[in-house]
Amino acid sequence: MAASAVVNLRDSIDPPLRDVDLSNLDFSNCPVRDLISQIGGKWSVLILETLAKRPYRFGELRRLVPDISQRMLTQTLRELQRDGYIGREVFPTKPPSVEYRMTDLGYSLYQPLAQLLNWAEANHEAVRAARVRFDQSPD
Amino acid sequence: MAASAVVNLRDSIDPPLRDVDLSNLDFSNCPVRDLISQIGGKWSVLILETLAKRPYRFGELRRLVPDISQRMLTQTLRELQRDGYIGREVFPTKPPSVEYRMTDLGYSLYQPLAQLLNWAEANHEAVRAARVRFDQSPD
DNA sequence: CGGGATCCATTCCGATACTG
DNA sequence: CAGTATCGGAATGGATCCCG
Repeated sequence: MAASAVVNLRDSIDPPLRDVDLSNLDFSNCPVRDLISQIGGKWSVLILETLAKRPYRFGELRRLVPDISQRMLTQTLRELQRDGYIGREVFPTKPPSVEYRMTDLGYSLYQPLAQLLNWAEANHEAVRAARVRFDQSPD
Repeated sequence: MAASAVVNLRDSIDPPLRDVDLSNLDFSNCPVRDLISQIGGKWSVLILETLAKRPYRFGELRRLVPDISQRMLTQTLRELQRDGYIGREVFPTKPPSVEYRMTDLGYSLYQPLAQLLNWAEANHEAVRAARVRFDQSPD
């Protein structure tokens, strides 16, 4: 009775969102960790959000994403390009200009990602409140 | 003409999923980075997935999540508890037992998170293929 | 059983300087 | 303009030992 009440909240979600067999998780090939660890980087999500609006050049991205260093912008762009989320095009102008834009794969990733980001914005006050409570009295 | 064609793919998504003013992003209080950097950790998502199914005790989690060290399991659980995603209950049995379970806030996070994880599973082959192409000839 | 404390290797990331 | 190269500090995470 108490044990069944425990899972009521979860069971009320129908159908189950995911049913993962943890014993079968191959970590050398775990897509979930693969993707999350990539966008878990400090700048990936910010770049994806920016390029989801429209294509930008390197220097524009640098100005739009505050406080990012040239090194990290280059590195993050390369990783996102390698995973196929963004494309890179060089225009042979007098000083060369390079434009980055989201690919179809990138947009398809951005759909569920944006939902998660919306959740973050909607609930960050609740999270901050939870932290204050925890820091005051760790139950 | 060419410039408008550039944004067609993005503009075909209607309405825009997010419209973020990057110049207004306060990084000391950025909910997006706050949340993503947290679940971007090596084990957070795996713990959340496990506890989304039902509550588990410490030792059970340790067996279910392969290769996690005792230290990281403790640390990850504390962080998730601090953010209000999971709860912790101690049962004063002969050797004490501790049960962890997802909170309402945790479940509400898990909805959009699960969508992202489903995307990862559905598209990880495409990402792996993109990496092979990139590593063979970095365009 | 469920942790805490400590030590250590690796990784991440920022600052700076240099280049076609 | 759009990078590359190098350095060093900070953060992350694993291994091990101890404890009520």
